[in-house]
Formats: sequence, structure tokens, C-alpha cells
Amino acid sequence: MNRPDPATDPCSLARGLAEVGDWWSLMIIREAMYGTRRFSDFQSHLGVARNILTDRLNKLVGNDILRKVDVGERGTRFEYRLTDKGRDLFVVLTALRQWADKWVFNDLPPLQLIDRQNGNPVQRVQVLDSNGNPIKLHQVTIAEAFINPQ
Amino acid sequence: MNRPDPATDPCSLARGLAEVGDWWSLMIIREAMYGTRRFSDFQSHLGVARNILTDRLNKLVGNDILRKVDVGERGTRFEYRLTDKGRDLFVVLTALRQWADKWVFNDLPPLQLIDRQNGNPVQRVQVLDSNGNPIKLHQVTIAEAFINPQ
DNA sequence: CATAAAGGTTGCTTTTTGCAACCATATTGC
DNA sequence: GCAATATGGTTGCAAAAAGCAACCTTTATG
Repeated sequence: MNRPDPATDPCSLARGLAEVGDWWSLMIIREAMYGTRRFSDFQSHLGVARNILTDRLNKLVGNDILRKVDVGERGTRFEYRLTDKGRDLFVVLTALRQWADKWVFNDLPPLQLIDRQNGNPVQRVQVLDSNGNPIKLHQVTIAEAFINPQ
Repeated sequence: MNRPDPATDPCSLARGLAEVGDWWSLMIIREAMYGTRRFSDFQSHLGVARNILTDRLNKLVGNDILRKVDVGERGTRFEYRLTDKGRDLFVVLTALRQWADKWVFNDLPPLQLIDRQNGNPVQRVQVLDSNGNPIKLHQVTIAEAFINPQ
């Protein structure tokens, strides 16, 4: 997690990756989305080394993806909770999950993401053009955004 | 990129991450989506160390995300091209790109993904429920998939 | 008052990166 | 036809990151 300087790279993807693009950060975010909030729970569920967990939690808090909340049981008990920014990664993780469902598990994943209300699986995430039609990689291009003067 | 054994973890997300969840792999895939195909072009565009590039390209080929094609200019000239599996990561990278557009660049990204046909930006990627309505993290749950006997 | 739990930190070892040099094959320039 | 250059690597070594176990501090708990 290194080359393009996160401070100067104009590519959003690179910037995004700089914040969440490593194994443990993403596993921590996944775990947080499952409801985990405590240091020791992240540690035992993920099996991550404690110093690495400390490091990643601090970075995620620093990037405003998690918030460290003192759940003051009269002192030092903390929770790490997703911020709106963190929760908004849901679509990213869902897209990756669905990709692996399809390509790694051949559409027969052991676990499935379902709507609590009716038990139905969610739809596959797609990229849509401005008319709402699915659009493919070769149909898009990357362009400098128009910057409004002032 | 280490803990949950990729061979046994039932979580698609973990399996997906095991294949593409590291900085260089993702940057290589991004670069491939921009049209880069040659070893030396990946190297110069990304600034990645050559041994690391070799390693990642081999892993991506091993995971069927890239295909190594001998573009036999009478010998040793190769191209690394996205497979369908690799191309299908478009939605994942787009979701992450849009996340960073919003949260890192505050909706004013320097670069934008646009539809070649009409120059319009693509829509924001969303998770939709079975009725086509946007669904949020707290509205879903993860469940063991029903496995059909036989 | 001793024991344990939560949330870390520290020191050390192992693994992974990054960097530069080197190498083989094939083409190009003269 | 021979030197120079490009492509696509490999190798060796140094630096950085990760993993592991032990330790520490503050609050509960028995």
C-alpha cells in the first residue's frame, strides 16, 4: 500500500484504496458491518495480531470510517462504530462479495445477503448509464471533470 | 493478506479479498481496465517494483483474472489481458471509485467515469432489494444459503 | 485483596517489499 | 554482422511491515 502518493493522486480509486485497500482494514470493516464493535471482539473474530489491530483501528478512525466511542462504564471501555462514511462502503463490499459469489463459489455461496423484511436476496449490484441501462467497461472512459471556475 | 485461510473461509468477501484484496493487485486491475497490457507499461505507469509486479501478475493469471497471451512477435512478447472474471470487477472498482469521489473528494473528483456514447456520467452504484428499492446495511442480514440436497 | 477482563504497548522474529543489478532473447540501427 | 536497445523477467540484499508472546494499566468481580 504504497506508491501513488495518496495526497496527490487524482484517481479516486487510488485514494479510496489508500484508506481501505488492505486486507485487515477491509476485514475490520466487514466485521463492523456484522455488528462487532469491541477491540477484543475484532481480535478474536479475525485472529489479527493486536498491534496490527491497534494500528488499523487508529487509521480507520483517523480516516473517519470508524468512530471511537467511550462507552464509559466508568472508565476505559470503548466501542469502534461505523460512521456514515464507513457504512457507505456497504455497496463496495457487497459488490465484491457478489463477485466472489459468482466467480469463486460459482453462484453457490455458503452465505447469502438477504433482506431482513422478506428474506429475499438483494439484487446484483450493477453499473448503470444515465438512462438506467447496465453499462460495461468498454463503454466507459475516464475524463477530467469539468471544474467550474470559482 | 493472511489470516482466514482462503481455501476454507465460507465468506465470499474474504475469498474475494484473498484474490484481489491488496494494493498492487487492485492497481494492476485498474490499469488493465484503462487498457494497459504489457509488463513494462504496468511497471512504468504504476512504479511498482518489477519482482512484485511479476508476483502479482502471476497470481492474477493463476486466479484467472488476467490471461497471459503470447503476442508472438516471433518470440517473447506478452500481453496480460483481463478475462471475463477480471472485467467483472468493473462494478467493484466503480463502487469504490464513487465512494472515494464522495467521501475523499467531496463530490468534486478530478476524474470522472463517463459513458462514451453520450458523455454522461454513469449512475451511482447501489444495493437494491428484490423490488428494486435501495437497501441499507441495517436492513440486511447474512444467512446460510439453502443447499439443495444432491 | 486477589483475580480477571478490556484495551493496549513493547520487543523480537519472520515475511513481504522495494531497489538495483543482472540476464536472456529478439529486434533495430549502422 | 555486430553493437545497442527493448522486453520480460530473476536474483540478492536492505528496509519495512506483520506476527507472536509477554507485559502493563485501569476497572470490575469474587
